[in-house]
Amino acid sequence: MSHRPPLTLVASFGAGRSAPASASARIVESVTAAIIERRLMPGTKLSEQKIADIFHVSRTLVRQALNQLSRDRLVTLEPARGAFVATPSVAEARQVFQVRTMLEAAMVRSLCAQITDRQIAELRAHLRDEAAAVARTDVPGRTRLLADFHVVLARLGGNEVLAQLLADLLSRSSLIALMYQSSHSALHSQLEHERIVDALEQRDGDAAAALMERHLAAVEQNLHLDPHTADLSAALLPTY
Amino acid sequence: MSHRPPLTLVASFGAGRSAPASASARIVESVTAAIIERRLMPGTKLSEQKIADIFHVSRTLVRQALNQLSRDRLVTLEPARGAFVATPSVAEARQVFQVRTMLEAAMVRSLCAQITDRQIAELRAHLRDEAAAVARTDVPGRTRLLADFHVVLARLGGNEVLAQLLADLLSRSSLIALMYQSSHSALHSQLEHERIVDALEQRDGDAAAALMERHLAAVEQNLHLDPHTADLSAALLPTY
DNA sequence: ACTTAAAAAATTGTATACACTATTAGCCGA
DNA sequence: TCGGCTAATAGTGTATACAATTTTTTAAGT
Repeated sequence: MSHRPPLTLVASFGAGRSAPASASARIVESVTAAIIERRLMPGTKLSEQKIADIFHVSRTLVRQALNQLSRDRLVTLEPARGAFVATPSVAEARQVFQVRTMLEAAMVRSLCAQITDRQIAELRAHLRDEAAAVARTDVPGRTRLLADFHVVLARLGGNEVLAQLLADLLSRSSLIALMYQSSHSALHSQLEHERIVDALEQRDGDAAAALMERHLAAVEQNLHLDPHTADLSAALLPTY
Repeated sequence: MSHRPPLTLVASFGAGRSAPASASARIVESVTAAIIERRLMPGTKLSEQKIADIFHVSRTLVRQALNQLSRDRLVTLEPARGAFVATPSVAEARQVFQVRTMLEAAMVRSLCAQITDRQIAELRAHLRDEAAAVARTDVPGRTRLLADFHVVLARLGGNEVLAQLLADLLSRSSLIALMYQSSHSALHSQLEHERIVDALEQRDGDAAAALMERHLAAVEQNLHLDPHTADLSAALLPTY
């Protein structure tokens, strides 16, 4: 019953930044973690002074952090009103998944041409961790690992620019999944990851790309993005 | 002999941001313009106080702007040393073009399925502007228009996330092209753009994607990214 | 009791002040 | 004259102060 797996998550998502613990970087990481672990719900106001007090720094550093987070699209800055946890729209959700599909399909295709047996082994190890987390119903752990899979994949190609881009898109995806309560089972996702690695192992680029496209489509389909106009009560009542 | 086309350039690159003229946004735009128009060479130090004096604001706002620019990868922030115009490495240059190829090829392919005649006409109009700028040897104008072509394409799909991502990659590409002195003729680029629009008009997704891939490969090939180890004098002398 | 208006409180936006680090200039010794 | 050390200078990093705006509270009027 470990009650503290949070920092690992953020470390993996933010691994693009080499800065170990700059003052404002710590705030960015903590807020990111809190959002993705859904301890901060979308729409929540992020008061500068409150955050400053918590971290024992001045508002200056908090503002820097909030600016970074707003560029990551995890918070929105409303002029003279403050910072709020982002509430990505349905349109934005679809667009993020569309871009991810473009990037990740092309990525696994090109990865097939250069991946080494050593790297396949790394992926297999990651898949084992995923499966274990799913088996023991470790919800935060499996959430993190399932998302990390895509970042690990991006890193393998050796393209830092791509990896950074994808890491950003994945943190946005996490917020989206949280907001539109994915019904896609973790087990299903995990199995699809296995298939993708199978294709990579066989160096079948087309298959890997197709599997990745189907995987992302499945995840997106299982988000509750379609307006349930039939269900009036749910549509009219505020969601929180 | 118009000596003032600069702001247009930046407006097109930064069109993702809706903010009209927030204090620090103006600084971001001006510095971006200066970098892309190569009035600020790579490696140049950007002193906070000097910029603050120029814009008649305090360092606070300048720091905000520099932070944004560093996330755009147009400037690098060295701790306790200051901000410098970025000097993208050869590896980074290749990676940026690799990601652009992935995104833009997939983009034109999906665009084929949904593009309207009205949008084709818009593209043709843009191509006319390009051709005119090339014909009259308007160097800054053609540079801007040739880069804008890709952003315009991204906008047509209606995917704001994609458009924003690509706009960022294009400003980085501009800095890269500037640093590694592209020898790709503007005329050649312009003709390749025409071919891509031809393919779009015929709704031939595969052809459009292939043409885009070849176009980007050609641009990248004509950057001086290969180390001329034979040419010692050029290798040892500073490039500026 | 509900709406409207005004005043108070709290919060954001910007500037300034101060501490700390890096750079540069000057000086001494070899 | 050159190399290295120390002092002065300049510049960045953070905190605080103040102005401007928004939100909340309070009060009055219908």
